[in-house]
Amino acid sequence: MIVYFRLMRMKDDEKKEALFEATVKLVNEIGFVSSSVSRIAKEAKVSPATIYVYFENKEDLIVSTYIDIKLKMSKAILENFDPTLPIRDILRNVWFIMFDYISNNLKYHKFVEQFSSSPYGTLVEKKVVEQYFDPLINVLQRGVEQKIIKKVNFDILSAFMWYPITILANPRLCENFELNEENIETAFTLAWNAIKL
Amino acid sequence: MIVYFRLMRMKDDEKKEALFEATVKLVNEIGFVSSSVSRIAKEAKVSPATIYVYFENKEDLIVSTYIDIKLKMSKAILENFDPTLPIRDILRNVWFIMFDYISNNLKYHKFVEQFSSSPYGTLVEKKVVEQYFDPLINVLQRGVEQKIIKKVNFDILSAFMWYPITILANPRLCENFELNEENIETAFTLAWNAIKL
DNA sequence: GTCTAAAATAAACGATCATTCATTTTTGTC
DNA sequence: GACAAAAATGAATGATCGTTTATTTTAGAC
Repeated sequence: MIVYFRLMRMKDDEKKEALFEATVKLVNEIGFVSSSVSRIAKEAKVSPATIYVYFENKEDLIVSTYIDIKLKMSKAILENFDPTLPIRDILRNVWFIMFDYISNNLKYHKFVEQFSSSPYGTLVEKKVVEQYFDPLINVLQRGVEQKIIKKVNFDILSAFMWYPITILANPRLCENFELNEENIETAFTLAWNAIKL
Repeated sequence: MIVYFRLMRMKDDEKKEALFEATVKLVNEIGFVSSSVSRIAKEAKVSPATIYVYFENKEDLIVSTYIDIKLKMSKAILENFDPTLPIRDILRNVWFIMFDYISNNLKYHKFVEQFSSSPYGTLVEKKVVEQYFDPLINVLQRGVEQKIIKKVNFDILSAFMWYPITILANPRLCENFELNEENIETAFTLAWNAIKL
Protein backbone atom coordinates (compact mmCIF):
# COMPACT_ATOMS: atom_id res chain seq x y z
CA MET A 1 0.00 0.00 0.00
CA ILE A 2 1.30 3.37 -0.96
CA VAL A 3 0.60 6.22 1.43
CA TYR A 4 0.93 9.75 0.22
CA PHE A 5 2.13 12.24 2.80
CA ARG A 6 1.37 15.85 2.26
CA LEU A 7 3.11 18.26 4.56
CA MET A 8 0.56 20.18 6.55
CA ARG A 9 0.95 23.85 6.99
CA MET A 10 3.00 24.61 10.09
CA LYS A 11 1.89 26.66 13.05
CA ASP A 12 3.70 29.92 13.45
CA ASP A 13 5.98 29.92 16.51
CA GLU A 14 6.25 33.67 16.40
CA LYS A 15 2.47 33.92 16.66
CA LYS A 16 2.41 31.72 19.74
CA GLU A 17 5.17 33.78 21.30
CA ALA A 18 3.26 36.96 20.45
CA LEU A 19 0.23 35.54 22.25
CA PHE A 20 2.34 34.75 25.32
CA GLU A 21 3.76 38.25 25.36
CA ALA A 22 0.38 39.86 24.82
CA THR A 23 -1.07 37.83 27.69
CA VAL A 24 1.74 38.83 30.03
CA LYS A 25 1.51 42.49 29.10
CA LEU A 26 -2.26 42.78 29.45
CA VAL A 27 -2.58 40.68 32.59
CA ASN A 28 0.09 42.81 34.26
CA GLU A 29 -1.53 46.05 33.18
CA ILE A 30 -5.24 45.35 33.65
CA GLY A 31 -5.43 41.98 35.43
CA PHE A 32 -7.13 38.72 34.58
CA VAL A 33 -10.56 40.36 34.87
CA SER A 34 -10.16 42.75 31.96
CA SER A 35 -7.77 40.69 29.83
CA SER A 36 -10.40 39.31 27.49
CA VAL A 37 -9.66 37.02 24.60
CA SER A 38 -10.46 39.76 22.11
CA ARG A 39 -8.15 42.24 23.82
CA ILE A 40 -5.30 39.75 24.01
CA ALA A 41 -5.86 38.97 20.33
CA LYS A 42 -5.77 42.63 19.42
CA GLU A 43 -2.57 43.14 21.43
CA ALA A 44 -0.95 40.18 19.64
CA LYS A 45 -2.29 41.41 16.31
CA VAL A 46 -4.23 38.25 15.48
CA SER A 47 -7.88 37.38 15.22
CA PRO A 48 -9.60 36.18 18.42
CA ALA A 49 -10.37 32.93 16.61
CA THR A 50 -6.67 32.32 15.97
CA ILE A 51 -6.14 31.87 19.69
CA TYR A 52 -8.24 28.71 19.45
CA VAL A 53 -5.86 27.29 16.86
CA TYR A 54 -3.04 27.43 19.38
CA PHE A 55 -4.86 26.89 22.66
CA GLU A 56 -7.90 24.96 23.83
CA ASN A 57 -9.47 27.97 25.51
CA LYS A 58 -8.64 31.08 27.50
CA GLU A 59 -7.67 29.09 30.57
CA ASP A 60 -5.25 27.00 28.53
CA LEU A 61 -3.70 30.17 27.09
CA ILE A 62 -3.11 31.62 30.55
CA VAL A 63 -1.82 28.42 32.14
CA SER A 64 0.46 27.78 29.15
CA THR A 65 1.82 31.30 29.46
CA TYR A 66 2.68 30.62 33.08
CA ILE A 67 4.39 27.32 32.38
CA ASP A 68 6.33 28.83 29.48
CA ILE A 69 7.61 31.58 31.77
CA LYS A 70 8.62 29.17 34.51
CA LEU A 71 10.57 27.14 31.97
CA LYS A 72 12.32 30.24 30.65
CA MET A 73 13.18 31.30 34.19
CA SER A 74 14.59 27.95 35.23
CA LYS A 75 16.72 27.75 32.09
CA ALA A 76 18.12 31.22 32.64
CA ILE A 77 18.88 30.54 36.27
CA LEU A 78 20.40 27.10 35.83
CA GLU A 79 22.34 28.02 32.67
CA ASN A 80 25.65 28.58 34.42
CA PHE A 81 24.90 26.48 37.45
CA ASP A 82 28.09 24.97 38.92
CA PRO A 83 27.34 22.33 41.57
CA THR A 84 31.04 21.83 42.36
CA LEU A 85 31.46 25.15 44.16
CA PRO A 86 31.11 25.44 47.95
CA ILE A 87 27.48 25.51 48.97
CA ARG A 88 27.46 29.11 50.15
CA ASP A 89 29.00 30.23 46.85
CA ILE A 90 26.41 28.33 44.84
CA LEU A 91 23.57 29.95 46.74
CA ARG A 92 25.15 33.38 46.50
CA ASN A 93 25.58 32.99 42.74
CA VAL A 94 21.95 31.95 42.36
CA TRP A 95 20.87 35.04 44.27
CA PHE A 96 22.75 37.35 41.91
CA ILE A 97 21.58 35.51 38.82
CA MET A 98 17.96 35.56 39.97
CA PHE A 99 18.05 39.29 40.74
CA ASP A 100 19.67 39.90 37.39
CA TYR A 101 17.05 37.88 35.56
CA ILE A 102 14.07 39.28 37.41
CA SER A 103 15.13 42.91 37.08
CA ASN A 104 15.58 42.39 33.35
CA ASN A 105 12.29 40.51 33.06
CA LEU A 106 10.10 42.15 35.63
CA LYS A 107 7.00 41.50 33.52
CA TYR A 108 7.50 37.74 33.89
CA HIS A 109 8.00 38.03 37.63
CA LYS A 110 4.85 40.13 38.01
CA PHE A 111 2.80 37.71 35.94
CA VAL A 112 4.00 34.72 37.95
CA GLU A 113 3.17 36.42 41.24
CA GLN A 114 -0.33 37.32 40.11
CA PHE A 115 -0.94 33.90 38.59
CA SER A 116 0.28 31.97 41.63
CA SER A 117 -1.91 33.75 44.12
CA SER A 118 -5.00 33.50 41.91
CA PRO A 119 -7.22 30.43 41.54
CA TYR A 120 -5.35 29.70 38.29
CA GLY A 121 -2.48 28.68 40.56
CA THR A 122 -4.38 25.63 41.73
CA LEU A 123 -4.59 24.38 38.15
CA VAL A 124 -0.84 23.79 37.95
CA GLU A 125 0.60 20.88 39.81
CA LYS A 126 3.17 22.53 42.07
CA LYS A 127 5.60 19.63 41.81
CA VAL A 128 5.65 19.76 38.02
CA VAL A 129 6.97 23.29 37.95
CA GLU A 130 9.10 22.81 41.05
CA GLN A 131 11.13 20.10 39.36
CA TYR A 132 12.49 22.64 36.87
CA PHE A 133 14.35 24.02 39.87
CA ASP A 134 15.40 20.67 41.31
CA PRO A 135 19.15 21.42 41.33
CA LEU A 136 18.50 24.35 43.67
CA ILE A 137 16.57 22.20 46.09
CA ASN A 138 19.31 19.60 45.97
CA VAL A 139 21.86 22.18 47.06
CA LEU A 140 19.94 22.80 50.27
CA GLN A 141 19.63 19.04 50.74
CA ARG A 142 23.40 18.62 50.44
CA GLY A 143 23.96 21.52 52.80
CA VAL A 144 21.85 19.82 55.42
CA GLU A 145 23.63 16.49 54.97
CA GLN A 146 27.02 18.17 55.27
CA LYS A 147 25.85 19.88 58.46
CA ILE A 148 26.37 23.32 56.94
CA ILE A 149 22.68 24.18 56.88
CA LYS A 150 20.17 23.80 59.71
CA LYS A 151 18.26 20.52 59.66
CA VAL A 152 14.75 21.93 59.57
CA ASN A 153 11.62 21.59 57.47
CA PHE A 154 12.35 22.36 53.81
CA ASP A 155 9.50 24.84 53.57
CA ILE A 156 11.23 26.86 56.27
CA LEU A 157 14.54 26.86 54.41
CA SER A 158 12.78 27.93 51.21
CA ALA A 159 10.96 30.70 53.03
CA PHE A 160 14.30 32.24 53.99
CA MET A 161 16.50 31.33 51.04
CA TRP A 162 14.22 31.75 47.98
CA TYR A 163 11.11 33.73 48.79
CA PRO A 164 12.96 36.82 50.05
CA ILE A 165 14.27 37.19 46.50
CA THR A 166 10.76 37.36 45.06
CA ILE A 167 9.82 39.90 47.74
CA LEU A 168 12.85 42.12 47.37
CA ALA A 169 12.71 42.03 43.57
CA ASN A 170 9.14 43.33 43.67
CA PRO A 171 9.41 47.11 43.37
CA ARG A 172 5.85 47.60 44.60
CA LEU A 173 6.64 45.85 47.88
CA CYS A 174 10.20 47.12 48.28
CA GLU A 175 10.41 50.53 46.71
CA ASN A 176 13.37 51.44 48.92
CA PHE A 177 15.43 48.39 47.97
CA GLU A 178 17.67 49.29 45.07
CA LEU A 179 18.87 46.25 43.14
CA ASN A 180 22.58 46.99 43.30
CA GLU A 181 25.40 44.61 44.14
CA GLU A 182 25.90 45.92 47.67
CA ASN A 183 22.24 45.59 48.65
CA ILE A 184 21.95 42.11 47.19
CA GLU A 185 25.10 41.05 49.02
CA THR A 186 23.67 42.41 52.28
CA ALA A 187 20.33 40.69 51.78
CA PHE A 188 22.02 37.41 50.93
CA THR A 189 24.02 37.64 54.13
CA LEU A 190 20.77 37.75 56.10
CA ALA A 191 19.45 34.75 54.19
CA TRP A 192 22.62 32.82 54.87
CA ASN A 193 22.59 33.77 58.56
CA ALA A 194 19.07 32.42 58.74
CA ILE A 195 19.75 28.98 57.34
CA LYS A 196 23.41 28.27 58.22
CA LEU A 197 24.09 25.96 61.11
CA MET B 1 -35.24 79.66 61.11
CA ILE B 2 -36.59 76.37 62.21
CA VAL B 3 -35.08 73.28 60.60
CA TYR B 4 -36.96 70.05 60.83
CA PHE B 5 -34.81 66.98 61.07
CA ARG B 6 -36.24 63.67 60.08
CA LEU B 7 -34.20 60.63 60.85
CA MET B 8 -33.23 58.94 57.65
CA ARG B 9 -33.42 55.21 57.43
CA MET B 10 -30.12 53.65 58.49
CA LYS B 11 -27.95 51.42 56.37
CA ASP B 12 -27.75 47.88 57.59
CA ASP B 13 -24.28 47.05 58.96
CA GLU B 14 -24.99 43.36 58.74
CA LYS B 15 -25.70 43.71 55.06
CA LYS B 16 -22.38 45.44 54.45
CA GLU B 17 -20.59 42.73 56.41
CA ALA B 18 -22.42 40.08 54.40
CA LEU B 19 -21.18 41.72 51.21
CA PHE B 20 -17.59 41.73 52.50
CA GLU B 21 -17.83 38.06 53.40
CA ALA B 22 -19.45 37.12 50.10
CA THR B 23 -16.71 38.96 48.23
CA VAL B 24 -13.97 37.20 50.16
CA LYS B 25 -15.56 33.79 49.69
CA LEU B 26 -16.19 34.09 45.98
CA VAL B 27 -12.89 35.78 45.11
CA ASN B 28 -11.03 33.03 46.93
CA GLU B 29 -13.02 30.28 45.25
CA ILE B 30 -13.35 31.54 41.68
CA GLY B 31 -11.10 34.60 41.46
CA PHE B 32 -11.75 38.19 40.49
CA VAL B 33 -12.58 37.13 36.93
CA SER B 34 -15.69 35.14 37.75
CA SER B 35 -16.78 37.03 40.86
CA SER B 36 -19.42 39.14 39.17
CA VAL B 37 -21.60 41.64 40.96
CA SER B 38 -24.65 39.45 40.50
CA ARG B 39 -22.91 36.39 41.93
CA ILE B 40 -21.59 38.32 44.92
CA ALA B 41 -25.09 39.68 45.48
CA LYS B 42 -26.59 36.22 45.32
CA GLU B 43 -23.99 34.90 47.79
CA ALA B 44 -24.78 37.77 50.17
CA LYS B 45 -28.51 37.25 49.62
CA VAL B 46 -29.20 40.78 48.41
CA SER B 47 -30.17 42.28 45.10
CA PRO B 48 -27.33 43.31 42.75
CA ALA B 49 -28.71 46.84 42.92
CA THR B 50 -28.29 46.91 46.71
CA ILE B 51 -24.52 46.77 46.28
CA TYR B 52 -24.71 50.21 44.74
CA VAL B 53 -26.35 51.57 47.89
CA TYR B 54 -23.27 50.61 49.89
CA PHE B 55 -20.50 50.98 47.34
CA GLU B 56 -19.79 53.23 44.37
CA ASN B 57 -19.11 50.32 42.05
CA LYS B 58 -17.53 46.87 41.92
CA GLU B 59 -14.02 48.22 42.29
CA ASP B 60 -15.03 50.14 45.41
CA LEU B 61 -16.57 46.98 46.86
CA ILE B 62 -13.38 45.00 46.33
CA VAL B 63 -11.00 47.69 47.55
CA SER B 64 -13.19 48.32 50.61
CA THR B 65 -13.18 44.61 51.37
CA TYR B 66 -9.38 44.64 51.32
CA ILE B 67 -9.07 47.67 53.58
CA ASP B 68 -11.62 46.25 55.99
CA ILE B 69 -9.63 43.03 56.25
CA LYS B 70 -6.34 44.84 56.81
CA LEU B 71 -7.94 46.84 59.61
CA LYS B 72 -9.32 43.69 61.23
CA MET B 73 -5.92 42.03 60.97
CA SER B 74 -4.00 44.91 62.48
CA LYS B 75 -6.43 45.16 65.38
CA ALA B 76 -6.20 41.45 66.11
CA ILE B 77 -2.42 41.51 65.97
CA LEU B 78 -1.88 44.66 67.99
CA GLU B 79 -4.56 43.85 70.55
CA ASN B 80 -2.21 42.49 73.19
CA PHE B 81 0.89 44.27 71.95
CA ASP B 82 3.30 44.99 74.81
CA PRO B 83 6.12 47.34 73.75
CA THR B 84 7.84 47.09 77.13
CA LEU B 85 9.10 43.54 76.60
CA PRO B 86 12.58 42.81 75.24
CA ILE B 87 12.66 43.22 71.47
CA ARG B 88 13.17 39.57 70.66
CA ASP B 89 10.18 38.64 72.85
CA ILE B 90 7.97 41.22 71.18
CA LEU B 91 8.80 39.87 67.73
CA ARG B 92 8.37 36.29 68.86
CA ASN B 93 4.96 37.09 70.32
CA VAL B 94 3.90 38.79 67.09
CA TRP B 95 4.92 35.69 65.14
CA PHE B 96 2.73 33.44 67.24
CA ILE B 97 -0.20 35.85 67.21
CA MET B 98 0.02 36.27 63.44
CA PHE B 99 0.13 32.52 62.82
CA ASP B 100 -2.78 32.08 65.17
CA TYR B 101 -4.80 34.75 63.44
CA ILE B 102 -4.02 33.63 59.91
CA SER B 103 -4.70 29.96 60.53
CA ASN B 104 -8.06 30.90 62.02
CA ASN B 105 -8.82 33.35 59.21
CA LEU B 106 -7.18 31.78 56.20
CA LYS B 107 -9.83 33.22 53.89
CA TYR B 108 -8.69 36.75 54.76
CA HIS B 109 -5.06 35.87 54.21
CA LYS B 110 -5.82 34.33 50.83
CA PHE B 111 -7.87 37.31 49.74
CA VAL B 112 -5.14 39.75 50.74
CA GLU B 113 -2.50 37.79 48.85
CA GLN B 114 -4.57 37.67 45.69
CA PHE B 115 -5.57 41.31 45.97
CA SER B 116 -2.05 42.58 46.58
CA SER B 117 -0.51 40.89 43.59
CA SER B 118 -3.32 41.96 41.26
CA PRO B 119 -3.68 45.37 39.65
CA TYR B 120 -6.19 46.22 42.38
CA GLY B 121 -3.15 46.41 44.66
CA THR B 122 -1.96 49.57 42.95
CA LEU B 123 -5.22 51.30 43.86
CA VAL B 124 -4.40 51.25 47.57
CA GLU B 125 -1.78 53.61 48.85
CA LYS B 126 0.71 51.26 50.48
CA LYS B 127 1.53 53.72 53.25
CA VAL B 128 -2.10 54.08 54.30
CA VAL B 129 -2.43 50.40 55.10
CA GLU B 130 1.11 50.10 56.39
CA GLN B 131 0.47 52.62 59.14
CA TYR B 132 -2.02 50.23 60.74
CA PHE B 133 1.05 48.17 61.56
CA ASP B 134 3.26 51.07 62.62
CA PRO B 135 4.05 49.69 66.09
CA LEU B 136 5.63 46.63 64.48
CA ILE B 137 7.84 48.76 62.27
CA ASN B 138 8.83 50.84 65.27
CA VAL B 139 10.05 47.73 67.09
CA LEU B 140 12.54 47.02 64.31
CA GLN B 141 13.57 50.68 64.37
CA ARG B 142 14.27 50.48 68.12
CA GLY B 143 16.16 47.24 67.63
CA VAL B 144 18.45 48.90 65.14
CA GLU B 145 19.02 51.91 67.41
CA GLN B 146 19.84 49.64 70.36
CA LYS B 147 22.30 47.74 68.14
CA ILE B 148 20.39 44.50 68.59
CA ILE B 149 19.28 44.31 64.96
CA LYS B 150 21.44 44.75 61.86
CA LYS B 151 21.48 48.29 60.48
CA VAL B 152 20.33 47.52 56.96
CA ASN B 153 17.60 48.68 54.58
CA PHE B 154 14.15 48.28 56.16
CA ASP B 155 12.80 46.39 53.15
CA ILE B 156 15.45 43.76 53.84
CA LEU B 157 14.47 43.44 57.49
CA SER B 158 10.81 43.12 56.52
CA ALA B 159 11.62 40.49 53.91
CA PHE B 160 13.09 38.29 56.66
CA MET B 161 10.96 39.19 59.68
CA TRP B 162 7.42 39.57 58.25
CA TYR B 163 7.10 38.07 54.79
CA PRO B 164 8.21 34.56 55.82
CA ILE B 165 5.08 34.45 57.96
CA THR B 166 2.84 35.07 54.96
CA ILE B 167 4.70 32.40 53.02
CA LEU B 168 4.71 29.76 55.73
CA ALA B 169 1.06 30.38 56.61
CA ASN B 170 0.05 29.72 53.01
CA PRO B 171 -0.82 26.02 52.83
CA ARG B 172 -0.60 26.01 49.04
CA LEU B 173 3.04 27.14 49.17
CA CYS B 174 4.07 25.23 52.29
CA GLU B 175 2.03 22.09 52.45
CA ASN B 176 4.69 20.38 54.58
CA PHE B 177 4.79 23.12 57.19
CA GLU B 178 2.42 22.27 59.99
CA LEU B 179 1.40 25.27 62.07
CA ASN B 180 2.31 23.88 65.47
CA GLU B 181 4.23 25.62 68.24
CA GLU B 182 7.48 23.78 67.62
CA ASN B 183 7.60 24.58 63.90
CA ILE B 184 6.74 28.23 64.46
CA GLU B 185 9.45 28.47 67.13
CA THR B 186 11.96 26.96 64.72
CA ALA B 187 10.98 29.28 61.89
CA PHE B 188 11.16 32.31 64.16
CA THR B 189 14.66 31.30 65.19
CA LEU B 190 15.72 31.50 61.55
CA ALA B 191 14.11 34.91 61.18
CA TRP B 192 15.85 36.16 64.28
CA ASN B 193 19.19 34.74 63.14
CA ALA B 194 18.75 36.65 59.91
CA ILE B 195 18.17 40.08 61.41
CA LYS B 196 20.03 40.02 64.74
CA LEU B 197 23.36 41.72 64.93
C1' DG C 1 0.98 26.89 -11.62
C1' DT C 2 -2.04 23.25 -9.22
C1' DC C 3 -3.64 21.09 -5.37
C1' DT C 4 -4.49 20.13 -0.48
C1' DA C 5 -4.76 20.62 4.25
C1' DA C 6 -4.25 23.44 7.89
C1' DA C 7 -3.80 28.21 9.45
C1' DA C 8 -6.21 32.33 9.79
C1' DT C 9 -10.15 35.01 10.06
C1' DA C 10 -14.76 37.78 10.07
C1' DA C 11 -18.99 37.35 11.65
C1' DA C 12 -22.31 35.62 14.63
C1' DC C 13 -23.81 32.96 18.92
C1' DG C 14 -26.14 33.05 23.40
C1' DA C 15 -24.64 34.22 27.91
C1' DT C 16 -23.31 37.19 31.15
C1' DC C 17 -21.26 41.53 32.45
C1' DA C 18 -21.54 46.18 35.42
C1' DT C 19 -24.66 49.52 36.04
C1' DT C 20 -29.11 52.30 36.03
C1' DC C 21 -33.93 53.21 36.64
C1' DA C 22 -38.58 53.09 38.10
C1' DT C 23 -40.91 51.15 41.75
C1' DT C 24 -41.80 49.00 46.19
C1' DT C 25 -40.59 48.15 51.00
C1' DT C 26 -38.94 49.46 55.30
C1' DT C 27 -37.78 52.47 59.12
C1' DG C 28 -38.71 55.65 62.76
C1' DT C 29 -40.75 60.10 64.16
C1' DC C 30 -44.83 62.50 64.70
C1' DG D 1 -52.01 55.08 61.54
C1' DA D 2 -49.84 58.80 58.42
C1' DC D 3 -45.90 60.58 56.55
C1' DA D 4 -41.13 61.22 54.60
C1' DA D 5 -36.90 59.61 53.14
C1' DA D 6 -33.76 56.33 52.31
C1' DA D 7 -33.06 51.35 51.70
C1' DA D 8 -34.03 47.66 48.80
C1' DT D 9 -35.18 45.61 44.62
C1' DG D 10 -36.72 43.47 39.81
C1' DA D 11 -36.22 44.45 35.45
C1' DA D 12 -33.99 46.41 31.68
C1' DT D 13 -29.83 48.71 29.63
C1' DG D 14 -26.09 48.38 26.06
C1' DA D 15 -21.63 46.40 26.10
C1' DT D 16 -18.67 42.82 26.13
C1' DC D 17 -17.70 38.11 27.26
C1' DG D 18 -15.71 33.27 25.51
C1' DT D 19 -16.40 30.35 21.90
C1' DT D 20 -18.04 28.38 17.32
C1' DT D 21 -18.95 28.32 12.49
C1' DA D 22 -18.45 29.05 7.74
C1' DT D 23 -15.24 30.92 4.76
C1' DT D 24 -10.91 32.66 2.96
C1' DT D 25 -5.93 32.71 2.86
C1' DT D 26 -1.60 30.60 2.88
C1' DA D 27 2.35 27.29 2.80
C1' DG D 28 4.64 23.73 0.62
C1' DA D 29 4.87 19.12 -2.30
C1' DC D 30 4.17 17.92 -6.83
